[in-house]
Amino acid sequence: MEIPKTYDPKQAEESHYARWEREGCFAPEVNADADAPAYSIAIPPPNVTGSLHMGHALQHSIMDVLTRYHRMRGFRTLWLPGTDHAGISTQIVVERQLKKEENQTRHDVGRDEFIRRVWEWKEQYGGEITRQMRREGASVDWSRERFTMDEHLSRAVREFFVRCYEEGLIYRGPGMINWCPKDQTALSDLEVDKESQAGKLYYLQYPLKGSDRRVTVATTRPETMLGDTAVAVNPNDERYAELVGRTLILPIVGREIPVVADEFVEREFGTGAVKVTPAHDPNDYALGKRHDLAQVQVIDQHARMTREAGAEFEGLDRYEARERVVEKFEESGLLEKVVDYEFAITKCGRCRTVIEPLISTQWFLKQSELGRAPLELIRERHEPRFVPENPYEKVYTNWLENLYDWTLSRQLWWGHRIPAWYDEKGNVYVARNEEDARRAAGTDKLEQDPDVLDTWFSSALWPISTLGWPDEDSADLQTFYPTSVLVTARDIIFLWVSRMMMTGMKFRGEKAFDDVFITGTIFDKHGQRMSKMKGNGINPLDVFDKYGVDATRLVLASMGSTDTRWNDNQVESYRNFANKIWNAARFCLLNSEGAQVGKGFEGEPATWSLHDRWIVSRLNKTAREVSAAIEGYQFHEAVYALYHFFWDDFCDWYIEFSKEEVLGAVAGEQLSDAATESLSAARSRVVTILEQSLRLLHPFMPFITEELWLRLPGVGADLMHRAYRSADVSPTIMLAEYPRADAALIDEQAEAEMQAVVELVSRLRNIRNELGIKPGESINAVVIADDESLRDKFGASSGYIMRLARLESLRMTSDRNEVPRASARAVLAGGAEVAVPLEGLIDFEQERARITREREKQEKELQKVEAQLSNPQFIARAPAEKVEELRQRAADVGQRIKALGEMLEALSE
RNA sequence: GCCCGCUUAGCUCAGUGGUAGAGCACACGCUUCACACGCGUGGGGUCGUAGGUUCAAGUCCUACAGCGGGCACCA
Repeated sequence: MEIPKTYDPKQAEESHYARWEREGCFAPEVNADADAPAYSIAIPPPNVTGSLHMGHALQHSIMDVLTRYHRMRGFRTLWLPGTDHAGISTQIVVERQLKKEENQTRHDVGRDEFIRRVWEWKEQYGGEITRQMRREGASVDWSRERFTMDEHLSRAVREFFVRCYEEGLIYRGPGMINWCPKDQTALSDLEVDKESQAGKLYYLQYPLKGSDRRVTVATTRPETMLGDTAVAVNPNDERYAELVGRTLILPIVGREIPVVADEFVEREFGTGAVKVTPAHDPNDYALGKRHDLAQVQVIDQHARMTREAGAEFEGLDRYEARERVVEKFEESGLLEKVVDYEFAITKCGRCRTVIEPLISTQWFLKQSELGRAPLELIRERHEPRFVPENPYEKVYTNWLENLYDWTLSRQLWWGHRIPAWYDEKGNVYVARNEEDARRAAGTDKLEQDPDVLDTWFSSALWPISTLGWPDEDSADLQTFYPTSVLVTARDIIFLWVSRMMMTGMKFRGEKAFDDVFITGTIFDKHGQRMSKMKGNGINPLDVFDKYGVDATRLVLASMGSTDTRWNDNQVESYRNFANKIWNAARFCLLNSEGAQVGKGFEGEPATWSLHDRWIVSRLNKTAREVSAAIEGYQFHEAVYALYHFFWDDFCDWYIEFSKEEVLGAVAGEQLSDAATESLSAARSRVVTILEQSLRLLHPFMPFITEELWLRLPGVGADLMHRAYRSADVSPTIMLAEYPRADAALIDEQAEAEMQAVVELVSRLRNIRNELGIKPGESINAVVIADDESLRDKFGASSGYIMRLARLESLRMTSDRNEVPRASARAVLAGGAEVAVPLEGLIDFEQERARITREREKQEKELQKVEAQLSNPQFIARAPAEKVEELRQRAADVGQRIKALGEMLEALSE
């Protein structure tokens, strides 16, 4: 068999995914066990315009580990993929293309044609990310792929809207909203970002009517003064007490405006008097409502001044108007001062344009009502369970405690159109379809609301709508809801996570997911957030090309919920790990004649040799650790356990020990039947451990494990989990059973004995290195142990020890005097010593120094331990088991010191 | 202003009250018949600072510092 020396990830990555998908391995239907428990994950649907970034790769790696693990465990497993129509982003992408290719705007082609073009674009270019997910190895069920604008999901959206409208949770009316002057649409509070910005605070004086007195107000936005309809002060502020109820003359405009008292105003800030612009500031809007103030709109949807701002300003951009207003104040001597001031500015989350708060008639959802059930659930039962719990449970809870109305409508064309129709008189009919609306209105002359819904409105339904809701009897809904876990980034806990909980509780009476796993954030190597604008993003596809998908997945999975700076070294080390796996398998396969997976471990474990009992014990412990770690979302622990089991235990020791038995006959030599049988058995054992290891690794490294597994002797359908055995699919590791730990095979004694052997070999290697003995030179070693059973144990493994430490001979004795003076020595656990006679090679002084150093180290340790043991408080209060443990250690260290002292004596003679 | 997180080896990060860890990097030695993407050996840490609780603190508590994040306010 030809097996290259270096693993080529590309080859494996291109070999298996298409078959898995074609044969239906990802679909839950592959599971024939009627009693199988369900495990389901709804993917956070990436934007249809999007392409894969590190954040996706991170989330997908974790979801795929969970999915593949549970599938191998026999769960009826569904990971449901799909994409989001991403209203504004997609609309802009297509508008840009229209402009570039035909020099037209969406208004030139008209709404229907534009929507047709968007669909066309989606068919042609959309979903690039779904191809990239196949590259990642994501085991999603493509047969259930959904898009938020699918007919079925759109029906769910209308159902959601109509029901909430009927219950009074959704209403239409004027309100203060965030308006993006560039995108020309309303936005919810979650779609805007606050940024701090260096600006100026302008102190403006407003004359008191019928007096020389002036009231000074401070503002960062002087242009809005044209729309002022009051000045407010704190009711307890003596400075202004006598002014409350009196009238001011608004400069430039000449309007008479009242001075009102309101608790909202803080005495300490600015001058303690606030100009009130109800039409252009959310706080002023609320204040204006309380005091029944007029709303004067002086800025329009394009952020230009309106006619109401006055002829002098009409048509000016808001920033031009600002300069003009300030000039006018200066001219009239009403500008008191201007100071530098840093303040927060609200920007459109998408295009970064400064938001203009406007009063506008929009559709709103009373979130506080919908949020009640999720709030109770998290408070009383801590559901869903957040991982990590801290800080996310609290963040989520605080959010639900402070819900406000959600601005639903968007002045866009691409999206779910609001299911509301108006008759000629302007009466509104909200209905599931136009026919129902007509029936309700009693006329055909209806016009549908031109606006569409916030993209997150359909996202809020994702877990239920993708499973079939509003068809309550949908089989998928029955089987897979609630979903098992949601894996996502922290920045959409409010925007999305909380809202899915709201709809799930409302329409299904159940949480949308049992657990919520929040991933960490990946930064660049300088600790900066990766972003398109900064251009510091690392493309996961490039990393796949360079190091392979499996290696990248290991890095991502082990990051889990930790914020991490990206570091290629880490991927490189896992690339090396993949190569290690490849070569371990290569060794097994080159020596696999006569071997069979699953054989070789016949009979009672007590009859097996030490290293067999040991590796089986280690394997079972690892299986136990890895399963517990995955189920507890501690992915780094799982990866760590797998890495060290495979590399340290299996490769460094088990394979090395097995070589003697596995390499077999020299060419041409005729083996006896018994020898052939034991050779095959030994080879089977190595291959069996390898096969189990590959299964354990598969959820993390799907490609290399499948590639190697299929090459192992004796793999086939009978190794698949019983739930999949009857399925019409080719044998595949992804449907094999995930190894379960068998407590009966965990053998602490074997592990301790093996550890002693490992220590002996390590001490001998250390001596070789420290004394500069050439690798080719053989040495002799003597183990001195009073304990006979210890001598027997080393004796039983002496062949292995000799080979790994490159010894000419290994002798056991209880008599120290048998060892020549000119020996290098080391202490071992259990009161044993090892000596290497090296006549002529020993520099006595150097050797004494080496041992003295070691003794000093041990003495320091003994001091520490004895200090603790001589503390009566410790003896009295520490658990007896701890005290005993420490006594043991003191004894062991004491013994080592004694032995080291004797060695020094021997060297001094 | 309120809340939260982080601070451990040169770097990136694990660490569950009881002997401080990994990978990479570093030093030395190796074409040992799976693997130089490898093998062997070694050096490197008063766990941010100061207190406290405890027989015992990297781990729990308090304060402080630095870095990062969220929420509110910002006229």
